[in-house]
Parts: sequence; C-alpha cells; structure tokens
Amino acid sequence: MENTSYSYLSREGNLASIASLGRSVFFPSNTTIFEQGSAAKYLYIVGEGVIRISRHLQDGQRYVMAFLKKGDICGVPETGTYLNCACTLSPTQLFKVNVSVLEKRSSDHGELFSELLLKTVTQIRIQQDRLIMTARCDVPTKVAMFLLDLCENFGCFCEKTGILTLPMPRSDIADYIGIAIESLSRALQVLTKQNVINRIDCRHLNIDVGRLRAAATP
Amino acid sequence: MENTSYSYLSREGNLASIASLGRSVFFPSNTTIFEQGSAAKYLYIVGEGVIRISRHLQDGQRYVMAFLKKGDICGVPETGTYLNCACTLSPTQLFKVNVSVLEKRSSDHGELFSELLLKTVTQIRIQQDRLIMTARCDVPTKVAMFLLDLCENFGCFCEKTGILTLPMPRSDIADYIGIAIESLSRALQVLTKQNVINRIDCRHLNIDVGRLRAAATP
DNA sequence: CGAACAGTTGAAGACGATCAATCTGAGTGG
DNA sequence: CCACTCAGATTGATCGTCTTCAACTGTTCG
Repeated sequence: MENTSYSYLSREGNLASIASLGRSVFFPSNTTIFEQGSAAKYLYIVGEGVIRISRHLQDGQRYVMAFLKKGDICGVPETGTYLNCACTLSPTQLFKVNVSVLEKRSSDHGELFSELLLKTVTQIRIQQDRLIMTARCDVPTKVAMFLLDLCENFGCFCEKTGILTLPMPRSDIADYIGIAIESLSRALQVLTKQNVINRIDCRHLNIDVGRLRAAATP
Repeated sequence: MENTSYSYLSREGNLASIASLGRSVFFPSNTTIFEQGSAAKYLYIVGEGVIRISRHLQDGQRYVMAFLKKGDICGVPETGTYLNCACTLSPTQLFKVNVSVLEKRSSDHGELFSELLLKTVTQIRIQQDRLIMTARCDVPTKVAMFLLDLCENFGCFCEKTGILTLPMPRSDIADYIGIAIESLSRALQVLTKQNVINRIDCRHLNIDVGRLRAAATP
C-alpha cells in the first residue's frame, strides 16, 4: 500500500497541535462533562480515563454512542449544541479547547479543510442517528424513517401528486435497513393498512407525509 | 442559538472549493465507481444522481452503508484503500478530485484541520463497522466483539494474567451494544460455556484472547 | 411465449425482549 | 464482626417479532 498520495491523513493522529491550544482539566469519576442539548463551546481531547458518550431519547431510553479513551475526541460542533452527553467512568484528564480558537484558525487557512470537516462531522451525526434507529426501532418504524428520508432529501418525491419514486430495488433498501427483503415487504403492508402509504407499483408509492412522519417517530 | 463561535463549521457545506479542484465525470446507471479494497486515489462529490455505497462482508452478505445524493461526498481516504464500493443507481455526474491535490493543500496550511479531519474520518469508519455489527451479528458475537475491543484498545486488559477489568457497569455495555441487560448476561454465559471467558467477579473476566477473537468473527 | 428476475405471501421456527424472581456484593450502622 | 440494605447482576419462563425457507405472482426482455 503506497503511502504518498494520502499522507495528509496518515500521519500520527495525536491531535497534539489542537491539544496545545487548550488547557488541561480534570474530572473525578462519574461526572458529567457536558449535557445533551447545551451550547457546544468546547471541544475535548481525552488524556487519561474513560468517558461514556450517550444519547437520551424522547421515550426515556438511553443509547450509549461510544466509550472514549486516550487520544479520542468529543464535542466537535456541528449544530452549535451538543447532541450527546459525556460522562466520566473513571477519574479523567482532558484537554479543553475553546471552539472559537478553531474558528480563528479556520479564517487563517483556506476553506477547503473546514468544508471537508463539516461534511464528515455531518456524516457522523447521520450515522449516529442511524445507529440508534438500527438498534432500537421495530421494522415498520425503520421503513417509515427510510421513506421519510427519501421524501425529504432525495428529490424523488412529488409534493403535488404525493407520489414517491423509489430510486432503488427492494434488496438495496433491505440491506440498508439491515432487514430481510420479506420483512421489508411485510412492513410496507403494515404501513399500507395504516393508510400511511399506498402502493401504485413496486417503484411508486402514494405517501401521506403527515402520517408517515408519525409512523417514523419511535 | 448563537452563531458566532462555530461559524467555521456552519457555513454552507457545498464543497465548491474542493469540487473546483477536480473535474466533472459522468457514469451511466448501474455502474461501479470504485471497488471495495482498491487504492483510494480519488475523492468524489456527487453532482447529480443517486449512488449506493455498500460493503461486502466475508460471509458473502452485503450491507448498504449509504445512499448518496447531490452534494454528498465519498472516497475520503483514511487507510489508503476504499473500504466500501460505490455504484450508481441512476445516471450520475460527479466531481472527481485527486487525493494528491488535498495532500498538496495540506502542507500549505497548518496541521490542525487535517488532524481533526483524520479523527473524524476514523470515527466514521468505526461507526460503519459498528453499524454492520448492530445490524448483522447475533448477541454473543456482539458481546465478543465488544470485549475484544476493550482488550485491544482500552488498556484494561492485563496480558500477563489474562484478566480484563471492565471499566463500566452492565447497563452501559447493554445500552452500547443495543441489547437488554438480561441478554448481555446470557451472552456472557454462552461465552463462558465455550471457554472463551471465565467470570471472576462481575467486573473481572479471565479471557482466552484467541478464542475471543474467533467468537468475535461473524 | 417463456425465461429470469423482482417482489409478495404463507408457515415454521429461532432469537431476543420482557417480566418476575432470585442472587451477589459493596456499603452502612448496630 | 455481623446482620441489613439496596443497587447491580443473574436466572427462569413466556411471548412477540423477525428470519428463514418455500411457494407463488408479477414484470421485463429476449
């Protein structure tokens, strides 16, 4: 594997140059570092200890997104608020970097890397949502969420007619959601019985967006 | 929600400055853009069309990681090879950017953003693996994968004694894996019966790493 | 027209969730 | 030092959901 064309990414990712912009802070065991929903003013780099990153869902359930260890990073902002909460599992030392410092650095450089960074951070958020969906929702809900995503983001839904044109076959959808093709078919049956969708042919569905949104809420 | 402290990330993420470095290319429907495992020389930004990103697993199964649409990005390299394969679902126009161009730009700027970018790209890869695990593996396999991760990456496994010290309670593990606490307990039973692990007390396990690695392979 | 593939439907079984009961172990106060 | 307590962890029994395998339907294209 040649190492020339992507060395910009393959160097030691120790985050030293970022950590040096912040200050070292300590937390005892079982302490909240930041709350879900609060303003994301700091980015943290773990020095020592183990941290739990978790998400509190509407229904009271909890999902643990990650366990962080030395060299890991959390609090990279995208929307301005923390999407998850962070809590120590052991006495922990962190480097705390003010996000405004990054802002300042960004203007010194070109937009290229910050654009790329934004895209990757967005993708992490999307994958987190998907992870929760995969782990916690039943099949009809998963399918509804997928259809809603198609309607809202893929430009294959006609608002006038209410018709969604599926750009991919059943097998791709099933492999995306992580279910069997047959389960997908049955979930579409369920949604049809609930008058959420109406099958025109296998690539065209009539959608009641309001009901779909309800069906896509766990 | 104030917009000052993170505007470096909140500007329109259209990737225009990156796309401008590449050239426009077209693919017909149902065409492979890149194969899983091949050298990652280009980064792609979707102009028009829908692309399927999928992963082929060892056992012949397939998992669809994502469907990409206008403005989405794929092929951001981390390890030097593509981890997934990309295939068009419709006629597609893309911007194809040589990774070496990014390399060149990186050296012009500080290391800060490329370090951050590497971290986020790594996190995306880890989340992808976790997504596959969550969707496709049975509970004992999931638990084995988790324990192996702890042994290899969290510094809580003593090679001499073969004892793993769990840094978190059962509830955290279960919420991380996405299973019930009781299922976790039963999975540990199964692994014990297979002589993969041996319970000392609820925070300490004797581990047979070789067998654990086997149990963690789907 | 019929072959080949995509999608749907049916029946059986496996797996994990849930609820309830029990066990363990660390911390507390007598 | 020993009961007592309470949360965490395990075990048992039951039930529902999703997978699997199989048969069938429908659609596209030579």
